[in-house]
Amino acid sequence: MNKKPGRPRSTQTEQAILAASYDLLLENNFTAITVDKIAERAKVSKATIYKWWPNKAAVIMDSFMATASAKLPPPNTGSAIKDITIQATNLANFLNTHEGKILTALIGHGQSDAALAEAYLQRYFKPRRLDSQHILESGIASGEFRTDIDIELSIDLIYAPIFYRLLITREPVNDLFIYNVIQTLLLGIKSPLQKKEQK
Amino acid sequence: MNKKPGRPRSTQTEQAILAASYDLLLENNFTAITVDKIAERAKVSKATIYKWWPNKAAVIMDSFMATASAKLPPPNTGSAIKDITIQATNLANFLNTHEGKILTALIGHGQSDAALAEAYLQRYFKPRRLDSQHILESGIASGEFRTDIDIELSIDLIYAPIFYRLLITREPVNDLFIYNVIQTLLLGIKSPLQKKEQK
Amino acid sequence: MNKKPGRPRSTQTEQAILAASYDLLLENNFTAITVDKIAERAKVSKATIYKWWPNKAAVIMDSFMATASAKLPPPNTGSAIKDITIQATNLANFLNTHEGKILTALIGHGQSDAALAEAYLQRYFKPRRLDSQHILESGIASGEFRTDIDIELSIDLIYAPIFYRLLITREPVNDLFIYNVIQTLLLGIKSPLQKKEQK
Amino acid sequence: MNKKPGRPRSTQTEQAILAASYDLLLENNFTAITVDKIAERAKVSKATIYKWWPNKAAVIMDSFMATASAKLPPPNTGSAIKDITIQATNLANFLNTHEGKILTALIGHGQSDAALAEAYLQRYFKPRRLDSQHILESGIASGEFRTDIDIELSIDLIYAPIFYRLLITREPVNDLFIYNVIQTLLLGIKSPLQKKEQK
DNA sequence: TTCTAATCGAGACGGTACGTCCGGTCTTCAT
DNA sequence: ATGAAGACCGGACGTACCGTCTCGATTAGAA
Repeated sequence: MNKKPGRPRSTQTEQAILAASYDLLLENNFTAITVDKIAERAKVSKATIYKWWPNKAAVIMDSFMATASAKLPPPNTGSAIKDITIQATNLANFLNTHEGKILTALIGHGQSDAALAEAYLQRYFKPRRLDSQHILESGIASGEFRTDIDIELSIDLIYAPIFYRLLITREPVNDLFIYNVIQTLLLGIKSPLQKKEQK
Repeated sequence: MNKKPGRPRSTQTEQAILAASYDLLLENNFTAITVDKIAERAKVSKATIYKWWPNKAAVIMDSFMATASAKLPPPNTGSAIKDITIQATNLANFLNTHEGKILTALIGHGQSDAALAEAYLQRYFKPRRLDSQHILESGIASGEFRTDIDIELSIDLIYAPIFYRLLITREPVNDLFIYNVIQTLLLGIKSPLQKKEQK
Repeated sequence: MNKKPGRPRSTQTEQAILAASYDLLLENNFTAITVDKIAERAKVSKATIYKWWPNKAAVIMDSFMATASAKLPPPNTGSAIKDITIQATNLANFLNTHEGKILTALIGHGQSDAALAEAYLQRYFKPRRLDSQHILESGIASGEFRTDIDIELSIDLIYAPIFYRLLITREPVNDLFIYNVIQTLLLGIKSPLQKKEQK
Repeated sequence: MNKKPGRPRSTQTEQAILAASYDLLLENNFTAITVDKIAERAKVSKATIYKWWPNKAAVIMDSFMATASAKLPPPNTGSAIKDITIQATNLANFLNTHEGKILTALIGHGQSDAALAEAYLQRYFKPRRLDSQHILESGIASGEFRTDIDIELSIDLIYAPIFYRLLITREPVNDLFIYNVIQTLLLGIKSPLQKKEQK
């Protein structure tokens, strides 16, 4: 009933734009992509792109999300420790692919584009953190984790090292690294003797 | 005696360029800085800038390093736990200043400029990680930390959450956060009961 | 009906560019003109200029042609000798103006820019030579000139001295000079006695 | 006695500069030559070049003159007509070589560099015009030419068409063309009937 | 069926920074 | 004093790309 008059938006066009952006994303790095190239490859007018997205980063963001999103179903082995290890490993494996490079490029641009930063935070990180939160909660319930842990903080501690390596030290992030991170985090680094003394 | 022939490079000119870049860095954000503006403010020819630096990012990088570097003397309280906490807090405080924003912008650009990434890694992060390494080593020697910990990994675990918040979740990084990170890391998140079972 | 798609080229913009170039041409010499100045004065983007002209010389060329062209209507006194004298005098007078200086500058640049040289040849010289050709043809028909003369060559002989003086000896080119050139050319320089002997 | 103190100017250096310029002149066109290239090839400092010549054009001018000058000894067949034809043909042949292109390039630059224009006028054209003047004078004396001709003007009429073709129409200048120019000039283009009427 | 209003393709345009180039000057040390 | 080496200034060049704009053509639902 409240259908708008005039020619409706073509979903085909929208898909073509997202697909073209994604193709270019796989071939080139972020800055090498130009809106003209996207338009040309999608056989679409540049004006059409700017009609629906505010700027280049937003298009690329969307194209990344449309494809990279909804990839990893949350694991459920019965063990929270195993589950969180699997989830972190899945993430690491993903980030090691070309698509992972895209995410780091996106994060990079997010440092000088607040809207972009907000976008990937809400659309990419928030959902995944929610999964992790559920895992940690069940781990507390099952007695695998201490009851007094800060869940948000724990999630930070698990995932931060992965991104730290990707974004800053650029050292490899493999399964062993993930395993070590989690093991260290589980046991703590404090000497057992000291722990008793402290209490 | 092996003096090079020809007019020597003017240190004054070099300093003027770095100083001008840094001034602009404090006033504007990264992308708002132009090489022409640097040249104008430094009263220097743009050609001279491009003679010594390959591109804009490199100049800004250098100007940041020349000023921001060698700031925080490594603490030495006698307690490794206190020392590492102080160092992490110092870093966090620095990152909360305008100069800290510059570093995150630099890291952002590093995602699409490998030379830049390598530069801040070698010139900024490596020296600071070395300080942390010494602290952790002394903590092992003094019995504060477990003897079997992986030092590099531990450093990652301490600093990664700070940058994770800055670069991705953009949540505040304050003294309490640092304290919580370190405390959690010291004790571990595993339930004490489970720990025994595991052995 | 076969209208091209897309936004049509703005004639207003084109005119503004040509007008601005021409203004600058009148005020400055060729090399003092910069594309940035043209863009600024025409209130036009530099990119637009480079979209339609390959380089600075081409813009200036066009601006000169658009204004300086189609100036001198071919004379028609009934006498071919008078006509050709008038045409040559008109040209000389034109070349003595500021606009004439522009043409010599253009010719100068044409020596190291073939495209430019071809442009002023086709657009400036060819049409004027055609006028002269008609005059000489009517002079042959009327019995004023010998019937066996080479028209192209004759045109060269009439106009060449004007440009020779302008471009090389830089001696003044006035009405008397034109008159003398044509008179000498009409009568020849050979001694009448010799002419008979030759036959 | 009036020997200056200090290190004397090296003639070897001067020659190297001129030779290097000339080499470059043969390989590239005028604008493609840079002072840096001359300095590099001559194994000479750029400052040394600017110590002895005011600008790039002057160096190239000199290098052209040092080599191209003093080439054509004035002919002396006994016939002034033959002599002037030979001289004009020699010139034309020269101008058709690569070195001729250099002269036209030089003339081109002379349009926006008065010092350069004056230089080639004095050093190149004046001496050659003097030769021509002597030929024409002897032709008058011998009765080959009319006694009332203007010698300067006649020289213009002979040589102008050659340069007109080179600089403007860029049509070939060969022996036949020279022959036709001179023949036409000797006999005049006026109809013989008209000539009588005029008297 | 025609009207109306939004969408779309094509491509011109403004703005702005980039990095390059080159002429000409200046500075240092060596000859 | 002359020269080599080479740093430096000034300033134009031509390119690139973002985001906006102006056309005409298209495509629906509404009248």
